[in-house]
Amino acid sequence: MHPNLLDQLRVFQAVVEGGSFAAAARALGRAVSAISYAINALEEQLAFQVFDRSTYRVSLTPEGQALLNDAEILLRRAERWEARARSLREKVEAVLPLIADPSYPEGFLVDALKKFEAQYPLVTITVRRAESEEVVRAVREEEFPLGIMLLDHGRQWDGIDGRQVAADKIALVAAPDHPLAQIEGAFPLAELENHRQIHLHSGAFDIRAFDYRVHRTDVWGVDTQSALRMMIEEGLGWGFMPEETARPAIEAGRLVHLNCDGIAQPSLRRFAAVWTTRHPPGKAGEALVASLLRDEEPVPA
Amino acid sequence: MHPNLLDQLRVFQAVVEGGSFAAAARALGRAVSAISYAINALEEQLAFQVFDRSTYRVSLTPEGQALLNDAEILLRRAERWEARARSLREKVEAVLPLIADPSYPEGFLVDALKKFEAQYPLVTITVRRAESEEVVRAVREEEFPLGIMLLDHGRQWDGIDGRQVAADKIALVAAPDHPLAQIEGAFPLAELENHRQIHLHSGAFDIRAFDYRVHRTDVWGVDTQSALRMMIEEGLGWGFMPEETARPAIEAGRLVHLNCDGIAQPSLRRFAAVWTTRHPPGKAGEALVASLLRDEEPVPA
DNA sequence: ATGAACAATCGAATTATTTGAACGAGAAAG
DNA sequence: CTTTCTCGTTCAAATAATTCGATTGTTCAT
Repeated sequence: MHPNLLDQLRVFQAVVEGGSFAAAARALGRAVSAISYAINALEEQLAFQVFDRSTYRVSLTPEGQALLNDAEILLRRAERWEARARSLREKVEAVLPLIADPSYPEGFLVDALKKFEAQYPLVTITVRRAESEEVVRAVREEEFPLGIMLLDHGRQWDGIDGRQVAADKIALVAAPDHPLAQIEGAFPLAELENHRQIHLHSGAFDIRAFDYRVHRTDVWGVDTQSALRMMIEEGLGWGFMPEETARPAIEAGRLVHLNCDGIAQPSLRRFAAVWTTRHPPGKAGEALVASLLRDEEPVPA
Repeated sequence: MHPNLLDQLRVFQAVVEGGSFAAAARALGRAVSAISYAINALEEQLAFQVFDRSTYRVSLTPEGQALLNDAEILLRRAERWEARARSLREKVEAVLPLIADPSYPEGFLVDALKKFEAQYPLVTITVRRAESEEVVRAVREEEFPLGIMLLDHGRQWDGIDGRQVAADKIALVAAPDHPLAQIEGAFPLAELENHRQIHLHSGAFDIRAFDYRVHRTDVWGVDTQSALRMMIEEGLGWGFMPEETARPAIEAGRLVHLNCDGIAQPSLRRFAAVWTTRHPPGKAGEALVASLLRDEEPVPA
């Protein structure tokens, strides 16, 4: 009434691979009669034969042949279960939700996930993008075990631990035919406020609260870096953009650097991976943080 | 040493769903101690707890939570195995390879497979297209259990059984600017031979052997109906095409009917599903043949 | 013909699972 | 604060599932 299907299927597979009950018995380290018993029990459940015993060497019946595929699929799933159990035993997370500031370059993220996936193919990653303020909140309240945020001063770090993982240079850019691009020499910071900024944000929050770089109310917001680039290229406004993302467009003549007095050009922006001290990342989280680390660019003090 | 993992997972799932060991015991019709035993055995295998017993109502540990997904996947796979076994018990094929003449309209096939899939979602269909002569051979030699071929006279039917499943009208067409389309009134059959025919065939065989409609050596062959239509539309030659396939193109003015003395216009073409008398189709094969049957169009004697 | 390899079968032994009863602990009701 | 209910664990006994080794009859290769 309670046959061990998985074990029967393992026997089934071993017989098919070995070509005989005896070979399967040797391979599994059991007596031949145990193999015979298991196959008979399987066939009794199925109510039909999977092996044809009329021949000297047992051979698969058409039904057995048809079942072989499904048996292997089920066994592979069972192996996956074992692998998952082993993972959890070693404190590897099964799912790893990540919340990251939208200004963290997508390319960085993709690079990291590619490296990570090679090590932990079983771990399911989900990514949500939200402003750094929201990242801190979500991590602190343990909605997300891991976050990526801008490394700013003046934030509250109680209960939060983290490490800097990347830095990029941020460029002030506009389209070549934008009025700001026509100005000879450097222009004052105030001049920026006479033109529309295109600003990266996630639609859900009040943009004024989250970026000191927003200088005036004439701001258009978009929620992906590709949309930001497109809108600036179309001359709809000026904006800040990661050097790396902007470079191809600048080389292609679709964007230019702006020369503004008040803004160091290009200015440095640093990102940190963060988590709570109470629930530090497990093995997979550690590996992800290690993958996020970009040591190509030297990190200034 | 040989725990019944699937059973343990069923218990695990029942406890999660019921919220308590007692509820699971009631749901599964077993004693509470059996539930306790099963979960303990599972946890011993895993080497960690899946339920937190410190609370009054048992609750999932984070590890248990993580495993729930995988457990359900594995159980669903096991159910699929049961379903497949049930199918085979009722003589439903697991795979159903089909070999069909390339002139059998793709639309007919898609319609049939859509109906079939609703009844037998577990059955894997594979389709190969080959000339009717090859279909007969492959079915006779049991390389394919089921074939679809042109219903012609003069073939050898020993050991082959079958039934007519569809008929379509076949039209003689060319592009509007083709020389044949410029002729006033009907032209003789011989005139066809002065122009190139575009002919549907599967590349592997000598085309002369397989279609009595091939009238001369200036024949270009293509292996899909869409390619045939395109080439005729481009004015590369004349050809035979199913009325239904041709109609939209004729209405759009991209093709015209040709008026030829020697060819009944449009002429009727009939298709049959065939199998060997020795191995008639099983349940799934029968259902597929039934799905192939198109009774919209009256079948003439 | 003969020996080697194979699979089915049987009874005994072993292992896995179930049961019911006894127990202690938390929760809910009085 | 006690009573009562439900809960999960534990234990020993019972049952079911699986394994083993020995025996038998078969087919294959020599």
